[in-house]
Amino acid sequence: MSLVVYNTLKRKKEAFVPLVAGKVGMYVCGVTVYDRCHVGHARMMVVFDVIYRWLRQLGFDVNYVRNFTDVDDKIIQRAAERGIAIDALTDEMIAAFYEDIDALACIRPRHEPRATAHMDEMIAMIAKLVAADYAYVGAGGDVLYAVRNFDGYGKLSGKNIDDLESGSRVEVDEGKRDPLDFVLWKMAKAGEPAWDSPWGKGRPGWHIECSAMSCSHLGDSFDIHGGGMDLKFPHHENEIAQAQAANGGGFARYWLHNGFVNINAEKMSKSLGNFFTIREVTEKYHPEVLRMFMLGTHYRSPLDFSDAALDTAKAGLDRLYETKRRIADWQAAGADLPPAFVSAMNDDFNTPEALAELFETVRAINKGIDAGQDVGAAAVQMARMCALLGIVQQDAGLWFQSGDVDGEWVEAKITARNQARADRDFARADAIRDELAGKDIILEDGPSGTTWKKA
RNA sequence: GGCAGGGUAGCCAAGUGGUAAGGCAGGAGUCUGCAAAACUUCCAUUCGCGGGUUCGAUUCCCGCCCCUGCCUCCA
Repeated sequence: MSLVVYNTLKRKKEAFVPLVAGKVGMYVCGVTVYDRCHVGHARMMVVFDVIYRWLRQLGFDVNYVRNFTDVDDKIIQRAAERGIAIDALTDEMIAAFYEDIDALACIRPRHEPRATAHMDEMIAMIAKLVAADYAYVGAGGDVLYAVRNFDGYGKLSGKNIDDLESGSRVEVDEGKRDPLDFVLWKMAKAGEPAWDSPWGKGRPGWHIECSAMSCSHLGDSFDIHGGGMDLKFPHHENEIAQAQAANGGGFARYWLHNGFVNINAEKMSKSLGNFFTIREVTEKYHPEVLRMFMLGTHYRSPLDFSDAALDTAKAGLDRLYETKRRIADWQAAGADLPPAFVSAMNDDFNTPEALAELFETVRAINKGIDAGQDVGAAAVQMARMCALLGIVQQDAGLWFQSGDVDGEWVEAKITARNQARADRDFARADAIRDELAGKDIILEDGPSGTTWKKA
């Protein structure tokens, strides 16, 4: 049973075979740090976190690299609007980024390079491109990539240059030889951040940073390159053009792209303004609910965001936690994963199918506990599956009892009610239960006493 | 216009050339003083529509309808 992944480059699933046995180099395009992350970013983080966890589970030594774009037009603009330094803005947003994705239980990559820390690599790559005639200095002084000179441009996204130009909405830029040419090095205007280069003071274009940083951390050729579907074109296409032209071939071998988060069947995005930040959602829902919501759909499919969908994800998680609460010894080691779970994950990280197997296991555990049997092995399987998916990692008691509830007060009520029950005064017992229910507190009378939880 | 992906029960969502996982919601039952939770059980003769290939298609092919995305910064 081995891993199969959908490779955008081939437009089909294929067996995953790393360049070097036992090792995987994986680069994922991160975020531009000018604002807080929204749910769309969260999906990308969670998707690749699950992929990372599964690759490690398979025994690979994964060198996971994810960048921060910390120099770009939007950052400059936002910093100016807020009247703060660029560094202050990017530092603030990187801190906010960690707050959000740590809450989502995403394991941090091994390397998280910042564009501003890799100027030398970018300049060196641009110099190679200029020397090899893949790049030129345009009329305005910017260094541009000559798309027509790169054979195979459009291969990743399935586009051909002539179609692009005929339907193009790109405004013909001053210094460009071809409307599709893109900027490698942008000359600085007064007051803009700038770095020295052979072409004058300026800053890198967006695309060059990922080519330069991925190659510098993972080598000219590496295994996996990932990101959101919207980066396929032109960003990833341009990355390929830059890296292969500069290095003479190679670059990423498997391209993985996650689908969007939609709202009312429409893409959630900054430009449409129909987005929710991760923080806005986690103020209302536990971050694990957001993660669970994302695992319920295959990573390449669109995912429709709504409160109803989050409520459903929460209900499913509650079921898992109910079972976790019944398991005396929660341990994620000591038993093999169910084969169905393994094959689901090996089939292009099919988390919905993996989740189905998790729920099957949960039913078996509950059934076993009800029958008074030992469910040790199944419990370990459940814990392992949950750990690999990054869910059900909270204490079960806290999961149900968190919030602004006075536990001692509830316990006192429970004691009073149980006394009433012992006295066969059910009217009084029910009155107490109703009083608690009015505060969204639900009681459960079990064989070993009464427990409570927040609705 | 070009290219890509998709239309599966009330909702969400997998999947397969051989007769439809799982979750949520809902019905019935067991348990319970009654509930809750758990368990049992029921809930798509059917997978956008129309053709075709096949012993057999939801799954392959053709046509049509509808939806979304990319083609411009975007996870």
